[in-house]
Amino acid sequence: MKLTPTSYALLGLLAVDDWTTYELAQQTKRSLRFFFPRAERQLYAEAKRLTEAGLATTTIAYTGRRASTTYAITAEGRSELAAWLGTEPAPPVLEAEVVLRAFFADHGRVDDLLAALAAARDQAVDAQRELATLAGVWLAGDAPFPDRMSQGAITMRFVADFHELVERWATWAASEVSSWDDAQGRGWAGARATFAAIAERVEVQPGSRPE
Amino acid sequence: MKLTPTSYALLGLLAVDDWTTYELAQQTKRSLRFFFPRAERQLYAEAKRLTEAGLATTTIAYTGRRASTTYAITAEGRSELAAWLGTEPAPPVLEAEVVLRAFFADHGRVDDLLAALAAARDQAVDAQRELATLAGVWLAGDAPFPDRMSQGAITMRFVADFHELVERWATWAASEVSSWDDAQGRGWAGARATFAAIAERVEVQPGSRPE
DNA sequence: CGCTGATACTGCACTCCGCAGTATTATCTG
DNA sequence: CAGATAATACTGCGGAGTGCAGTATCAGCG
Repeated sequence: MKLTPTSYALLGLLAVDDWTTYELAQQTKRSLRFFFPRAERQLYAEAKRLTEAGLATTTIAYTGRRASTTYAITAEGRSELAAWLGTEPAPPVLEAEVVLRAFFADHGRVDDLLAALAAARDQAVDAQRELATLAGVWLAGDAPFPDRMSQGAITMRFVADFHELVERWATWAASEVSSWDDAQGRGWAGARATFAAIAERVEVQPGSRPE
Repeated sequence: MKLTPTSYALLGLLAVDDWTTYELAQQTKRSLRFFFPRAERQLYAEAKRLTEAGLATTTIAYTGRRASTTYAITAEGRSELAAWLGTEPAPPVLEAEVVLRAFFADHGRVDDLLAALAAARDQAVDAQRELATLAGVWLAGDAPFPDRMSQGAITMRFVADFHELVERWATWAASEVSSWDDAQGRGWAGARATFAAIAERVEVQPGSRPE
């Protein structure tokens, strides 16, 4: 039985605590969603797979006549997780429709590109607001697993920075594009400058750039 | 017939020029891969779908007895693409295994986390090197579609910044984690500071932060 | 002349998603 | 306290997308 990264994501949550699948779904909305999104549907299927593989056990509880399944990690589950944590991570995957639209902007109208950039900026601001709220919960000491504060901080830093990047890029792109004559952007002076900056970046400072 | 974002990605490429599916596959490796990755397998399937939908036409050419299909966009294809460019883009999707590993680091060893961060950093540096090479091609005037320089610059800027972000984050996280006593990172002072910075960010300056 | 690598695909099993649908229980509202 | 609404707890299904293996043909090179 081959485990997928999704299996390990679930296993990680189970290593933290026991959960019903519904709680698992809620929990992923607060954390995993930001850097490893999976549909609710998949969680139900994956939890069953983990049980089949002997990495989790199930307990069925009843609220009146409504059943609910609680999953708990087994010892094998913990060692499987630990082993996975020792393997090389797959490179990050990025899928950004806004960037796709910018790439093909010359086949549409300038206003459409500006609208797409504005939408992306709004989405990024919303995401940052959500994260700010979550960070506030941690700071107030109201987070459910205070011992996991360090892990939460390291990961949230990445996610918040990502959305800040989207916001800044969208703002920059919009301001540049608004000076274009048409959606072709021919003769835009920023293009050469942008490529030049990218071409230099890695050579100049081989990874030692300060924070 | 329902079109997916993948359909529009392909349609966008066909709007630029005619391609054989093989060329399409090569081309996506140079551009789309970075912000809208799709497996080669899918391109073959999707190109057929576009033809069925009347958005592209096919021409079969022969090299000896080996056939190859060239796809070209139709007028309906162009207007479909233009219409799509006027719709709201889906929010960006991020899937980062390194971050997942950092999130569950307390269930593994510190050295494993540091190794994962180092790997992510290397991947990010490699990606930036690739992008630097591509930027150099543009600057040298050797890019195949010089008229599309502006679109290329806008999109590449985002992608390069993303990988720079990964590199910086991985470097920062590694330096912080290396001071931890164990993989729990209990009592790490940086956690509160990190959350505080995230909590402040959006409130302080509502989107007007300069570049 | 045989080898390697590029070109040009197809089949298959599986992951994953999105949506709709089906219940039951808890909570709020007039 | 009845009725509406929201939360809890799932399943089924069709289709998108992946990854790998497999099947050819053709070009260039020593």
